[in-house]
Amino acid sequence: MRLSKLFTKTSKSVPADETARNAQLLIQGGYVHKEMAGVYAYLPLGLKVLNNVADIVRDEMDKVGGQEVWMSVLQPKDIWELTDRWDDAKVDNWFKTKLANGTELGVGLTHEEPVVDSLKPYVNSYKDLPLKVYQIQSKFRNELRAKSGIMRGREFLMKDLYTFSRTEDEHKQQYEELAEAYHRVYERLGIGDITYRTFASGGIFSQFSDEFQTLSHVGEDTIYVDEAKKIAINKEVFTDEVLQQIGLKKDDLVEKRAVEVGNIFSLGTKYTDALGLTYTDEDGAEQQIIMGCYGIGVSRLVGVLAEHFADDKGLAWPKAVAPALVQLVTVGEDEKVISEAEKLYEVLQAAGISVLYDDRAVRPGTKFADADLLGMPYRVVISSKTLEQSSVEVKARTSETAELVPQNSLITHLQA
RNA sequence: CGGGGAUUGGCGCAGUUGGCUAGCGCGCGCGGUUUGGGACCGCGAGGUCGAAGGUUCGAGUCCUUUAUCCCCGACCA
Repeated sequence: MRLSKLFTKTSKSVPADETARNAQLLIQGGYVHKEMAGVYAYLPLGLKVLNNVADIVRDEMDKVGGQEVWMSVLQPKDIWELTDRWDDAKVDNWFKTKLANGTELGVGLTHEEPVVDSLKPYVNSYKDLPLKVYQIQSKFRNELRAKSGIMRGREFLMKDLYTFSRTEDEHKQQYEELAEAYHRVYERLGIGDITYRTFASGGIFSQFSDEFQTLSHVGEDTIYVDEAKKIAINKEVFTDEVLQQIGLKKDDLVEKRAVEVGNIFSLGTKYTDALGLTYTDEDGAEQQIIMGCYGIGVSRLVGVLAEHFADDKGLAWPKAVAPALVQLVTVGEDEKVISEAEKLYEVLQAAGISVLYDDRAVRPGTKFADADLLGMPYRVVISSKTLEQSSVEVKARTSETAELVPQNSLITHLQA
C-alpha cells in the first residue's frame, strides 16, 4: 500500500466532536470516518485492523469447531414474539422498519431466535449435537446514548457464537471450551494480561453471565479483580451472596475500571423450547436442547486496542492487528533512494512482510510524524545517509531509538 | 430520557455593546526557494455563519422553534 495513492490523509488537528482518545486517533489517522453519533465507516487502514481482529477471532472459533454462517440483518417479527422479545417494552433498543406492504421487520440486534430458527430443518437427532454456529456481522442497537468513540456504537461488528448441547454437562464443557478460546483471542491481541473473566449479570438473556473485561481508564464498568485467581466480579452483582457463590473473598479484591470485550451466557432451553428446536435421543424420545451464546465486540476491540496501544504521538498497533508490519519511509528526493526504496517495497512484500510505503514527496518531518500517528510496529527509513552504509534505519514504534540494519539482513531482522 | 455545553470554508478556531466586501491557522491549487522531526515566500480557490421563523433601517451577533454533536446521569450485549 502506497501512501501516495491512499485516499485518506492524516490530520494535525484533533476532531472537535470526539473526546474519546480512540476515536480522536482513528479519525486523525484516517482509519475511520464518523458518519453520525455511534456510527463509523471503516476506511482502508481501519478496515485492515478490523479484519485482522476478526480473523483472529474467526481462527479461534474455527479451532473449537465453530461453523461460520452469515445470518440476515432483517428479522421477521414472528420468531421474536415466540420468545417475547419483540415488544419495545421488553427490548427497548430495537431498530424496526417495515416492508412496502406494511409488514414490520426488526434490524438484527442479536441472533438467538434466527439461529435456532435456521437450525430447525437440520438439527433433529442426537447425532447432530453438540454444535457450535457463529457469525461475524454488524449488529444494530438503538442506544439512547452512543459514547466512547467506536467503543459503544449503534452499529458495530460483533462475533456471535451459539452452542447447542444435549446435556448440562455437555453444555458446561462447551461453555468452558469457548471461555478458553476467548482467553486465547485476547492473548493474541496483546491484552491477555489485562483481560479478566468477570462474573456478571445476564441482562436480557439469563440471570448470570461471564464477561471478559479489559482494564482501561475509559471503561464503562467497575469490576473487582482477584489478581491471584485472575478473575473478577462486576459491581452490578457485587453482593456477599454472589461472592460466596463464586468463591471470592472481599479482601482479595481490587476495584478497577474496565471495558467489556466479550460476554458469554448460558441460555438453558429458553430459546430452543420457544422456537421448538428439539432432538430425538437414542431411544427415540424427544429431548430439549441446551443453548449458550458467546459474543465478542470486534469493532469495540479495535477501539480498545487503539486506546491501549497509544502514546502522545499516536497509535502503536500490536503486530497481530497492524494494517502493515512496516512503514517504509523515504527521505529526500535522491533517485538512488527512490529506486532502492521501490526495490525494498517489492522484496519485503515478496517475503510476506506487509508494508505501508510512504512514497510521498513531502518533507521528512511530516513523514515521521505520520509514521508515529499511524502506528505501524516498525518504521524503516531509507535515505542517502543510510545507503552510504548499505543500510536502512529501523525503529520500533514503541522504542525511543533507531538502529542501522544492513539492507540484506532487513527481512530476518523484521521477522525476528 | 433528565441536566450541561456546542454548531461559522475539508479540519481546528476568532468574530467586541447588532453596523460596512465574515477573518485566522492547517489543508488544497499554481510558481519559486528548500529537504533527517509537521519548512518558507508569493499568488489563488473555497463559507446562503446547522435549519426554519421572528425583531430591526441593518442579524454570525437578539428572540422562538427545531436538527445535530459532545459530556454527566439513567439505560445497556
